[in-house]
Amino acid sequence: MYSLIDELQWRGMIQDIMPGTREQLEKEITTAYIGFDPTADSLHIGSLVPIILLVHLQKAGHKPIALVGGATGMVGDPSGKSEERNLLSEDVLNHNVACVRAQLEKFLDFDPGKSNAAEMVNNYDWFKDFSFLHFIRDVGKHITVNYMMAKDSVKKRLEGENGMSFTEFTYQLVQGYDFYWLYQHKKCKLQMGGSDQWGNIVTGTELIRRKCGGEAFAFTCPLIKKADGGKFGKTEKGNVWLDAGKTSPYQFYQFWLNANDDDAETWIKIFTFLDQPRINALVEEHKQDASKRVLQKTLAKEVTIFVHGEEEYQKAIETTEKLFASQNAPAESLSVEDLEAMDGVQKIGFSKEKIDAGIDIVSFLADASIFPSKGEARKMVQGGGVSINRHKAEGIDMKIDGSLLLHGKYLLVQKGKKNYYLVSVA
RNA sequence: GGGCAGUUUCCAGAGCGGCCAAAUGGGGCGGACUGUAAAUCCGCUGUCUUUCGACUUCGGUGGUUCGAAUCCACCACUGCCCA
Repeated sequence: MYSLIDELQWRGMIQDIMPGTREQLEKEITTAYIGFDPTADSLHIGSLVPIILLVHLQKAGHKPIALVGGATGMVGDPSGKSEERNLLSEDVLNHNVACVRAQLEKFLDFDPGKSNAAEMVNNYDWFKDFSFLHFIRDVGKHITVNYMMAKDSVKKRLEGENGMSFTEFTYQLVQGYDFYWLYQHKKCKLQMGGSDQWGNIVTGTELIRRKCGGEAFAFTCPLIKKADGGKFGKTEKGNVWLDAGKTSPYQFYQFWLNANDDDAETWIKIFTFLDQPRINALVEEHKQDASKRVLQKTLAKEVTIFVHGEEEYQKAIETTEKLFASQNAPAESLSVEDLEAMDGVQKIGFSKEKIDAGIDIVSFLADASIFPSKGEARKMVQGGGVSINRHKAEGIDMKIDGSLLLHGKYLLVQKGKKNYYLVSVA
């Protein structure tokens, strides 16, 4: 059994750690948990970090518990939020819980034959019959308001302009009780999470100490940021989801491939399971010739395979090569099969009559709903942001007609550099 | 309960009663350069529209005015101070 803490430390995945955590992990097979918020019906790549933490934990021989926050999701975590959150309806929440559960199952080993088989729990199960009165007597009595108010997540909101509802104020107690419950029922002695969870986690260990004199441990992982300070995990299309239906494997692959050099070096340690010598070698190789982007390619490959599997990765690579590797190759060189097989590209149907009759580019782009309006299409064409069949549209006077069709049927339209649309005419 | 300050376009934050779709910065989007990077530079950034222009915005509701984000009244919310 190797040291989980050492492993995570060199990867830069440990921010705060409670004293004694390392010793606990070395002493015995330890059960540990991380909570996942059912705020959407899919996890996004932000949740990938906690998932990976659990995988590392299990690899190191310990037992992971993934907690889905059916109860906490009803309250709303104030951590890192400057404003009160809107409550989700119960229907939405139930749906989200089910989806998140299904996703988590893909990443951990639940084989009951193993002594450290992963487990999945939903905190709604122990909160649904817990009455308010019982809660404030059994739990609330052990923690002072002074203690709760000292938390950063609370302090910020008290100092801020938007205030904070009693509901969100209570959140840390609810989450704290989760830890206590798991400690009691599952011998769970360790909680992990993002560093924004530190306050909530500590409330849990505190509750365990005061309520039953137990000792529990915790560590957190730094929140992932981009080197330029931007938000991690966002693209122009919004969140990068783990659900292939929301973010195609191609787009997913592209997200990682587009990491800048600094981020790629940080992220490859966090998001892949490659060992230290291998990563060091890659970093070295990258420094020799950064333009090959060895780091980005390896990062994108590993993460895409981890989330979507080998097959989807191959497809993403193929599409990528067709679209980018031969930038200068004429679009005419792409075969019908090439065009049809590119799954990361949005496919659009368009009327043959209109093309045959000839149509100005602006109307075409708007009609094909590549742009929401003619005004926007025009702006973008004038700004040089649109290409047809890899040739930049020169102006708004350009006409689209049958002579431009590839294989008499297709138009490859680019909006900006990286957004491709395949318009097929019928 | 009393006094004061505020509420502006995604955010922050300007805004003489007409020249305000509203300064500036950030963010976003595009372009050039590059490595499908970073940094830098340039353009766009309320909606629709080929130009003209049309339409909807400045907490809410009414009012004064030829004309209001800008003045008045009331309402709502927020912050600060006194009780």
